[in-house]
Amino acid sequence: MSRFGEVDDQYDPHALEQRVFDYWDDVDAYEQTVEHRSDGDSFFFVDGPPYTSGSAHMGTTWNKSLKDVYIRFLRMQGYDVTDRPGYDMHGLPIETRVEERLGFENKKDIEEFGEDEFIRECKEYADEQLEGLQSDFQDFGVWMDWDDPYRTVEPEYMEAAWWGFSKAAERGLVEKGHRSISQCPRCETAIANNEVEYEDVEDPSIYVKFDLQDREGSVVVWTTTPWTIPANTFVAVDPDLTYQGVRAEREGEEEVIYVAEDCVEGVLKEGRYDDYEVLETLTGEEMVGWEYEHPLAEEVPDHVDVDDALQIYDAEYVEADRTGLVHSAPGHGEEDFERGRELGLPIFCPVAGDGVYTDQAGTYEGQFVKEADEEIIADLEDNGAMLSSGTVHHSYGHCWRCDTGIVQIVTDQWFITITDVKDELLDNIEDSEWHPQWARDNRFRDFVEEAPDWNVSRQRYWGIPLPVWTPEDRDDDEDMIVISDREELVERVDQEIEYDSVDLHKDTVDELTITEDGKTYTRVPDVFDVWLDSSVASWGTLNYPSDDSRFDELWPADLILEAHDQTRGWFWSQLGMGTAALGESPYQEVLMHGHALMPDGRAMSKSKDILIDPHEAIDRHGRDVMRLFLLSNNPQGDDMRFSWDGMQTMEDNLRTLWNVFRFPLPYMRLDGFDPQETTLDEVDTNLELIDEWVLARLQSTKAEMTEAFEDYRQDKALEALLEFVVEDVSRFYVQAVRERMWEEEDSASKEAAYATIYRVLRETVALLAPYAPFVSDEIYGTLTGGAEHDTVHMCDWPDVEEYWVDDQLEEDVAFLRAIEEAGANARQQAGRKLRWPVPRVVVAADDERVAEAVERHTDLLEDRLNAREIELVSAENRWEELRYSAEADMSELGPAFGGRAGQVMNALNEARIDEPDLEALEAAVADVLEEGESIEESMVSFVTETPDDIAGTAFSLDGDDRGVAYVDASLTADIESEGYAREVIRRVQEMRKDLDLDVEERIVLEVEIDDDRVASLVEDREDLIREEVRADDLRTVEDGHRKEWDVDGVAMEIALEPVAAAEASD
RNA sequence: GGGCCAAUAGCUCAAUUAGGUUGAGCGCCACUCUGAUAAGGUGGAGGCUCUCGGUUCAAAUCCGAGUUGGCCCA
Repeated sequence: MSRFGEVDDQYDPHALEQRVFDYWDDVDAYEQTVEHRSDGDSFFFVDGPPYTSGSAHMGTTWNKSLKDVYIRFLRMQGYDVTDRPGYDMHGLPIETRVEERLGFENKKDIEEFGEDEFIRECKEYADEQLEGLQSDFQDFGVWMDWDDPYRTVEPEYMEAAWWGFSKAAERGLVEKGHRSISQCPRCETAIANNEVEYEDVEDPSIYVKFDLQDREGSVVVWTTTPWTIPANTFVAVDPDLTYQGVRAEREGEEEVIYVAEDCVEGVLKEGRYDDYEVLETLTGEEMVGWEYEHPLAEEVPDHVDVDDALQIYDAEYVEADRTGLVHSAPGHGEEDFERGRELGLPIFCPVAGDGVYTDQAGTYEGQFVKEADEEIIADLEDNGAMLSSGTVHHSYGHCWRCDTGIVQIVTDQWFITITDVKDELLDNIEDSEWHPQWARDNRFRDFVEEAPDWNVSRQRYWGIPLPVWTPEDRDDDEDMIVISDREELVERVDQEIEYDSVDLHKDTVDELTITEDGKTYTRVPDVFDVWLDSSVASWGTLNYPSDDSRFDELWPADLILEAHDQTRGWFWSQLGMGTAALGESPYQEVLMHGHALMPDGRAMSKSKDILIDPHEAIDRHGRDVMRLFLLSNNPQGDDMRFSWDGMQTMEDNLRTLWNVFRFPLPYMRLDGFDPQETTLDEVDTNLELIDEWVLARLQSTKAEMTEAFEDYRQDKALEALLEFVVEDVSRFYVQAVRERMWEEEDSASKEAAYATIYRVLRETVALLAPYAPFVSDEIYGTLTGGAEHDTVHMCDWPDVEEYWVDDQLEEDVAFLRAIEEAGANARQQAGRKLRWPVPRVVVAADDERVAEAVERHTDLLEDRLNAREIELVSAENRWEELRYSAEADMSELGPAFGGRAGQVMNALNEARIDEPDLEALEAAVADVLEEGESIEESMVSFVTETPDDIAGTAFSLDGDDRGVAYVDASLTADIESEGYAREVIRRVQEMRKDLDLDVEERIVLEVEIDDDRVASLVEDREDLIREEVRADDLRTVEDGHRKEWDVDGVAMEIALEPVAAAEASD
């Protein structure tokens, strides 16, 4: 790009972003930037791998944009940042997609198709999805190492998981166990609790009577899963809860039932009983030990019937809900299972992995459990055990992938027993710093405290195989071999295999055996839970252990950055694995952001088609705008509502920046300004106050941004930058500096302005670069013309330069701007347009600082307020035309007046006095003061009241009133003369524009005004008019552009034509 | 059903991290400026600070209960 070259008139994001993409390609911008920092201190960032199914949605886009902004910022601070993106490519979601694609219904179809073929299909599918995600991320302008992502399906990565698992095994944390798990009967595998999705469904709701053995009557239990009744083993009560036995009557028949006292009415109503009487009241504890008969004893001959079974026991999970008694089947529920084991009861589970009853289920054998509900209900009714049968809407767990209702069963699974290292886990939490901190101390800690052992085995195909071999004669963890990597595998297996050709997927290791000490070991056929894959990312991303060159230097990660759903996901799985394998937390800092919500606050949902597509956002506003919008949201914990208005605002801000940037270019180009020659140091002595001011503001902006960035609040940093660009540079500095740039001759002042705005723009684009990488680079290229780096992203993060820091000047100008604003307000009140001069503006300063500021910048104020004179009334003097009222300070009034403070405040606010002193004020509010009370100086501040003919507006800084600007709007002939002349000038300018005349084009002008007085006033300023509108001649115009105007009731007719045209027609 | 977080102007968010008369930007309306012009300026309307209770002279802020939304878990 050539320095100060022509740029688009309008900010056009699409053309610009395409140009920049091409440019980045041409100069290898990313590669250069990485290389540029290769000697810097290393910063180990680890990318949380998105799952490769579906495309990038707004949440992923926000996540990657956040990662990008921090990576770019860190690079600019000089760090050599690891930026390897990752993809999570194994697991059930992909298997189910592929099954759908191939039209499969269950595991049998897969077995027939062939395991190796199926794995190949899964890999192909995952690769396709990866491509889609990669191209999206690149399209968003995210700079990561796209040529070399870590993929959880590569052997290098898979052995990172093997290695971690083997380390955990070495520490004795790997165990095979009989546990109650959530099983998807379609996928025929255990699924993790966090893979269970709850949905509202209609299920049976049955109240069942269990007949008591040693006494009359029955206990009543309630359940929504009739299919678990065959496995009933005991009934649970709350020992402290009060229960009642009641004799209830229905259609003339009586029976005795036991339920919790609070549930009596509800149960009897449910069973349509007519009447009842209470027989006894007792605690749950008193009921413990009662024996009952299994209601399906005949249908299920194998039901649990040991001595201690079919009794009432106490349990913690009982609530006074429905009946207050809980049907408990250790084979079909985690809590029941735990309690059943404590009680030493058998764990009876007559259901296989596919959800079908086994032969242990008696007459129900061969039926799918959910389908057996109906028959079981019928049988219970026949037995007389059914008190009531209906349906209920409630939420029930479903498989996250195939949406099949889960069943709780007991199976053999492999676990990492993280409960054995719970204390270590809790300690390790302390070693990481979270933003926001509450996420760690409340949410994460609670979760870790509650976390059960981690079931890592899945009975599926597309995953990392468990590296566990067991002896042929037993399949528990007693004598297992855990292989840690490919090298060990090649060495120990019986078969001849090549290191480089072991893919490590199931089809390549299933047949391998190990024979040692005369014993042959075979592989456990399970694959890992997919959460285990990403849990080893902190070393997997380094290809450790196969490549150990950087592990010692980098590990653990300096930063990870994900959304709050990962508290129970990746934040947790990494901590668990890191602790189990290495005894340490694998990350040091966590930035936890929220979710992207719809504009109305709903969650986005792809399946329900409730979403904002990032591609649409880009089509409408461009990448930079989308990123700015996303990054303007608080990244710590809060959710983000997407907003098209917010997007538009960011586009407006960028357009303002674009206008500021292109404004000085033509002048710099014409004057041949060379920023390398004409540096700020060079023009230092010629800098005007406004230049020094904008440079001072630049320093405080940098300081504020750096602080916010280091606090992981890039949104605050962005706010500071945009305020600087829009408020300070665009609305104030550029306005003030324009005339200096229009000067045609060379001048020191103009050079100073060039050097100043150049520095401001040059640093601004560096500050903006992490957020809006495209527009920043284009501006940078135009400003530097190749004299510096090839891309702005190689720049250092701009540091504060003490030399230009000037807090006092910043405050001065803040005062002036406040005064100017108040003056403009007062003008409007007085009904005087800015175009018309006013004879004087009186500034009443409340303190010395304000007075100083006004004295030093009188000219600037005169100019901007279009006042003939600025009159300063200093703090110690009073402007005698004023009256006063008082404003109460409640922080003083409150303690002094207690409950009457509000009353006193109102009286003070209404008081009007001539002199601002306390005596006069006390007299004015005497009627609300009681004996001995007085108004102290600290309680009030006096406020001036505006006199007639003069409009006054108070100005303040940071919320504190600092004085008042009074505009005297009285008219004199001189002022009217200039006012009307300006009215004419403005209209002529507009007509010049109608004709599309060049700025320099000379014209001939004719002005006709009927009102003689106004005509003569305008005539007095003929010279001014001619100069301003470049009129060579004031005379009758024959064929020119002619228009009639009404200027506040005065009719004017104006005509003009270019001199050239006028001469031609003469 | 439980845990965590949030709730302030039409929208997005602030309110100096142990209370003191609620603010900004955007949007809307009116006016205004015009050599950045699909810009700029000024003003206006718009708030029982989600509800109820408590502590206090004083609560958006502290405490308790609830409502709604989000995430996680059951």
